[in-house]
Amino acid sequence: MDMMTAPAPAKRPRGRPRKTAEEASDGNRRDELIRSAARLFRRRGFEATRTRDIAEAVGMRSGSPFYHFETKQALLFAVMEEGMKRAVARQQQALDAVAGQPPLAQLRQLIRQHFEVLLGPGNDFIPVMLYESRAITPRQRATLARLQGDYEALWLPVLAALHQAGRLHGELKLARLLIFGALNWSVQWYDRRKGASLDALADAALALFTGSSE
Amino acid sequence: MDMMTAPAPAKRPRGRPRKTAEEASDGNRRDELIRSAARLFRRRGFEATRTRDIAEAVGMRSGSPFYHFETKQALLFAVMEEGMKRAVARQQQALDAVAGQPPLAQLRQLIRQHFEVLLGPGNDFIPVMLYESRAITPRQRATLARLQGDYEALWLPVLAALHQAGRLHGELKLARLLIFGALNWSVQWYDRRKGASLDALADAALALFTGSSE
DNA sequence: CCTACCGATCGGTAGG
DNA sequence: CCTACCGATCGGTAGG
Repeated sequence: MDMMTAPAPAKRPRGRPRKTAEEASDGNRRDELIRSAARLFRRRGFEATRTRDIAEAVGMRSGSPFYHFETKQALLFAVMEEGMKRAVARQQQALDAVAGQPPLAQLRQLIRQHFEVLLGPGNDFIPVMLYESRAITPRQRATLARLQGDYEALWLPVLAALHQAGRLHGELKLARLLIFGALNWSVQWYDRRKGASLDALADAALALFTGSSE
Repeated sequence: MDMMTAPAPAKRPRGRPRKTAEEASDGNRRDELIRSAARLFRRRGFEATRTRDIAEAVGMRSGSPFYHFETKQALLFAVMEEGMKRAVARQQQALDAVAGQPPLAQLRQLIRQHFEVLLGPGNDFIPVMLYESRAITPRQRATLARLQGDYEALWLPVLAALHQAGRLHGELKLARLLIFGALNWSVQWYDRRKGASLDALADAALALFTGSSE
């Protein structure tokens, strides 16, 4: 497929083209915007972040991000959707790697990978999704809810197995919500520079929830 | 004390008096502002809330909140400080009521009261503190940290006792952080209208953390 | 993707 | 606490 001779986009609304996620021919600039936006949204919050700052962070002029995204909010949503898709894929892979192992080991893997997505270097996408969902539309929220459902589905069999085996106590649905809370809140207090390792975190969480010390 | 003949405030900086927390002679308007601000800050976030909306919610004109608070940020901080002071006082009382009872019962009480402060009707102060602390100054944050230390101090002996008794697993400091996370995150998902009762929540949390089913 | 720009909003203020 | 107001900012746009 020769991309140089590809026909121009069918319609150029008001003479200003705008890339969609699909036609990511030179999507590197778009990706740079998403990455920079994620970092700033996480650090300062969505409302307090100026699109000018995002532009400057990637060496663009103030109006140029709107060549790639219709609105600031669309950029926020792109961060969230992109982050969630990656998180599901990564978690799926991590879980595949421990298939066949006992539920306790699988839960440990899920927790470890979850901390990675939340606290690992450069992983700003999911924290933004967790803490800025107020700023997106109900329609966008619904799209994310579907991805979040996929993510949760990876945990459910493992949690159910542990619950049935008596290693996880309390009503299962509430236990799940409380567990995610315990993990997600780490975004608020974890300090990569001086805190415990993500492995130590995972150990502590597993111990707390299941009484296990392995 | 005759408040009608009280002397005028010593200095009126630039002819515009402003009440401090101390001289709350007619602090009811001030309190109304704090309450309304708390509700709006919680619902929309600090940055997305207009001071005009807060004013309107208490029947004031757009500029009038600045008679009571120097800045929008000062109003935010007042919400947080007020909320934290109340939370400490309430939790202290709740704990006194179960003094002498076993640690498990005390933890259940602490958790139950914590959910009340987070999710009870009209309790918007602490959620705002938890989710908007990015917007205050380091100095203000330090003041809050002291109050949060007081709050935490109520939990520490109880958690330590359970940990030593083998009812709480994992490194104690991390366990504490994870527990607070599990509880605090409920602000994100709990729905007063259709969710479980706060008692059911407390039961589930206690069971999850300690394996207890009472 | 840049230049040049604008309308609207919003925190905050002077003076009473 | 109101009236009347303002400076600055900021998301977004037309046209190339």
